[in-house]
Amino acid sequence: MPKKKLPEAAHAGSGATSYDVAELAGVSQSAVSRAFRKGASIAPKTREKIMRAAKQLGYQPNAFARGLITRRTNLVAVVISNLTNLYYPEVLAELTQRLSATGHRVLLFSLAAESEIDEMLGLIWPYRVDGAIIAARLKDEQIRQFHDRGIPIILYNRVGDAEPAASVACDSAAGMRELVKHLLAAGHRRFGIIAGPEDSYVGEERLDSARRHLAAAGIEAPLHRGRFDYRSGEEGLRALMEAAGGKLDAVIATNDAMAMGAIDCARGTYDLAIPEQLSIVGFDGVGPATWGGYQLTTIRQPVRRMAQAAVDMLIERIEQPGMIPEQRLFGGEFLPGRSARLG
Amino acid sequence: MPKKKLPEAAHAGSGATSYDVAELAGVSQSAVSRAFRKGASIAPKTREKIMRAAKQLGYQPNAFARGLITRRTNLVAVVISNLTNLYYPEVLAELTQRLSATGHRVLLFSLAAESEIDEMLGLIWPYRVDGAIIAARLKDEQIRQFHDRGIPIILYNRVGDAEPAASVACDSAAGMRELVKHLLAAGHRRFGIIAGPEDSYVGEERLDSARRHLAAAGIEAPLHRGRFDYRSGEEGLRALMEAAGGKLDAVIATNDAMAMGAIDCARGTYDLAIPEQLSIVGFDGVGPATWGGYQLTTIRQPVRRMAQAAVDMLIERIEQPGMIPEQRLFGGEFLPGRSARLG
DNA sequence: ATTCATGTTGCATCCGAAGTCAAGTGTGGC
DNA sequence: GCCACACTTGACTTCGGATGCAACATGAAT
Repeated sequence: MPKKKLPEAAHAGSGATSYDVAELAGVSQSAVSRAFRKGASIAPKTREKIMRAAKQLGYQPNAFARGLITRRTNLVAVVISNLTNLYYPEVLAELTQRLSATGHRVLLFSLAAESEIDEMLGLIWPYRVDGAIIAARLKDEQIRQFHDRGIPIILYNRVGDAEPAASVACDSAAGMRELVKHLLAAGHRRFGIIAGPEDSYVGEERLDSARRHLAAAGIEAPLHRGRFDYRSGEEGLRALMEAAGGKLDAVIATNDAMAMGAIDCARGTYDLAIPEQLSIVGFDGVGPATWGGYQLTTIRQPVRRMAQAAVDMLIERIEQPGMIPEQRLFGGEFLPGRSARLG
Repeated sequence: MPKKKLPEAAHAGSGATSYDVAELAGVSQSAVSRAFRKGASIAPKTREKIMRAAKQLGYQPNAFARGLITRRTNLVAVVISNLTNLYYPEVLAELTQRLSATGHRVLLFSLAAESEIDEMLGLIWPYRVDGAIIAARLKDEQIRQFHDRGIPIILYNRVGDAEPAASVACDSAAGMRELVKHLLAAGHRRFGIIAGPEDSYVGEERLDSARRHLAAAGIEAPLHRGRFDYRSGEEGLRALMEAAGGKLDAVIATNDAMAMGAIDCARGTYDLAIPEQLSIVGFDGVGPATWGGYQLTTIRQPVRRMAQAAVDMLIERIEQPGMIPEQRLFGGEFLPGRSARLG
């Protein structure tokens, strides 16, 4: 029984331990521990007495001591590659809400560059997280590391290449097909595409789908590579206009931020009326997409449902290890908006 | 020496402990511990041998065991009230970058409502965070709780009422004075104000400053209370237009999101040319504020410098407890933009 | 060769809560 | 009044790494 420091009774605060509470309540440390574990064998009266003492001392069980022995930390690592992107804050907000509601804490990691992932994993391991939700590109080798350590993960809008991993994603191909279908039906023929960097999984899926469905109609579209941000949308539109000699019917951007950049550039630099003279579509359905100035024609990802699913799947796998990796694909919602002339 | 399970050598992964590494390297557990503590008394050759064994087993020191004994968790709680706000993701991104760079992990808490703070504090205490950065409104009582537990905190764009607390903030009053000064100098006389909820500290500072400087010019402006989001900016403009019978020269919104909503509403609903027929200013300097469609006249908060300062101050206080609370005030940068007619 | 300082190493202990187990309490049935 | 049984309780050990301390090694100084 360590008791070097006087109890300094009633001084709520700093370092109250279960021993301090036990002493004040006149019980053993074990009793205090049991009082805080729901369903433990303890008399209601004793628990009450202990809780009173605990409140008086401002005692809260030390999660580190608890985690050490129970091997459950209640920590979930959330890895997000690019927080300044408009899309991820919405995801993060949902995830933290859902995780908090189920008694988990969020250990947040964000990356300045995808190459930092290995470093970052080294920062995760010591904390023995119960699980991880990852919205960044993981190599098979990295997925395997989680697997070897017995840490369940959910990939968010990503999938494992060869290594199987549970994932939640929005059906990019289907969404893009829908967009292209509408654009073709409305008579657009001269297309331009603004895509993201090649290392983005969903980005390439959207791009592939767009090209495939355009090709099916005998159309080939010039491509500009951007960075998924607003500025590269502006640059993209400029590049496409030059490449096409100004003869464009529609521009497909593989996310909303670039679409919005393209819209502003089309209006500001080329004085084009959107959608009368040029249709522009995006993908994601972020908040600003519905703003009056844009009213983007886009596919809205069901972020809430996706986040909910990610959390549910993760918790299942934490409670019951060894579940088979499962890919859950969500359909996006077509938002007609007003940035594209529709059939 | 616990050794129930065979070393299962070379199987990198799950539960390697310092004892496993010690055995493989042929040294004591203490040696392993020392190998991982920089500056510890250990021979370079021994360390190298240990590191090789550690790598082979995929060993990483258990942060929970370490935190238990050292009383340093390397965790920093970051509390953000409203993640879907455009401003906070930028702050969060900066904070996580800076904190990671200094060897700290971010334990993220976000609130759906300010009233949840008490609950949330109960979730923080068990993790014995080394410090906290808080962008939410704390009551004096809550600040005192951190203080009692010896956890340094930095308030971000907030200040303690009576209880002193270290803080980092952007000078709202000065920024707003600048905006009003420019608007007055350009001849605007009929003003409207769109403010946030009354429970926002910086919001009220901006509002007070605006009113005070307008009053000094003999001007009183109608007020609409919004929620700091885009939609309430639209609502605000509509309300002000009705209240003023359409006779407005300038609208001051106390943040950018509302200003952008107001701009789109002015253009879309009232067909007004911005800034020729109506000037609209915001506050914050978020990313979208500089987008072509808005080019907001606003005050840009030096987010990077503020985040850097918050992290620096926090770490100082972690390393050296008992420092005097210090308020650091940053000046914003006036962005002329094109949403206001300037003198 | 002896002494001493400096540098390394292992042993034992500690951090704080949780769980095992055996002892203790109380109740009801007989 | 005695016994069986369910319920409570406390002593002790455990989780995994850090650290004070004493033991030991090495080389330099004498």
